[in-house]
Amino acid sequence: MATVAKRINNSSEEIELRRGPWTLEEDTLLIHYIACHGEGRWNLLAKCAGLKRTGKSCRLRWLNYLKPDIKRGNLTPQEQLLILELHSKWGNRWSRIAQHLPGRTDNEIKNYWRTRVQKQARQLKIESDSKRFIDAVRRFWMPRLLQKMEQASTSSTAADAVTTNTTNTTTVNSQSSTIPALLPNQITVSSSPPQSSVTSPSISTSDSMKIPLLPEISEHPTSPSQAIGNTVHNNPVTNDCSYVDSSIYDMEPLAPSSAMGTYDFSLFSDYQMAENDWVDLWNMDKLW
DNA sequence: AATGCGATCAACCGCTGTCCG
DNA sequence: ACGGACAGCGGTTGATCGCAT
Repeated sequence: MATVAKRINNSSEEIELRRGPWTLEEDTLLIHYIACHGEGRWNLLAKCAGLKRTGKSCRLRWLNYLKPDIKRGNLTPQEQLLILELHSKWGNRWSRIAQHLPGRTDNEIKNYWRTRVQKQARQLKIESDSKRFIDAVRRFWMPRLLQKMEQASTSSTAADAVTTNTTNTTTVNSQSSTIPALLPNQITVSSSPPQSSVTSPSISTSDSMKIPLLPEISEHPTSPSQAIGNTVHNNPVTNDCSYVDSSIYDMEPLAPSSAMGTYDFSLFSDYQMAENDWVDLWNMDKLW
């Protein structure tokens, strides 16, 4: 491993700073120091802990990797859904979004967005911050995530986390997800408040996440264009004629980007891709 | 088995905001 | 009011890994 040394001239003394990947020894030093003295004053901390790193580097290492409550592993469908929803509302406000995903860091969310979501947008030849993409996400990706969530919850041994009642609503208890206020309104996803004490004025932790009960799988849009089109549509892949009622995916009009009521769906008419391309590109299994 | 390539993610960089003297 | 130090944020880079050829 090549650790690059960087000399900085700190007034009277010249300090050699380490860069690159952290060693186990450095991690141990940092963890031990923070356990004894707490976070904050990162430059001072770096010096006092005997770390030849910048305060910035120490802070980043701690917040993104060493902090005890960091959650490792793949993002759950709930978390992905929340990211999609919050990003559509706030844009690239990664730290703000991260505040609503306990245990996840802004860096992780940012990486997820850039590697998965933006890749998807590139493949669809849509700008990832465009109305078109946001709408495609809402109308196609989100329902599929919800479907995944449902599948996961029904196959899970922790079946008590999900209860489906007779009024066609499903309650999903999620520790990790908070409350996307933009979500549609039939499935209720209740959640515990985020561990962070920071609360958003626009997302109440006591609210419920309203999501429409998904149509039967055969009624799912099989492509973004189909979902977006919101019309009776012949699918050359399944060779069936499916209708997707946009009303079941209606969002509460909070973000400007969610103002689909005024959205011109004819914008999608310039999509030049074949339906089976759409299906392939939006294969959720590939996104997992 | 070797190589190329894309995906992923940890870490760095630069900018901005805030605090304090 | 001003300037410096510091923290935090978002964008970018580069190392590594895994898969395809």
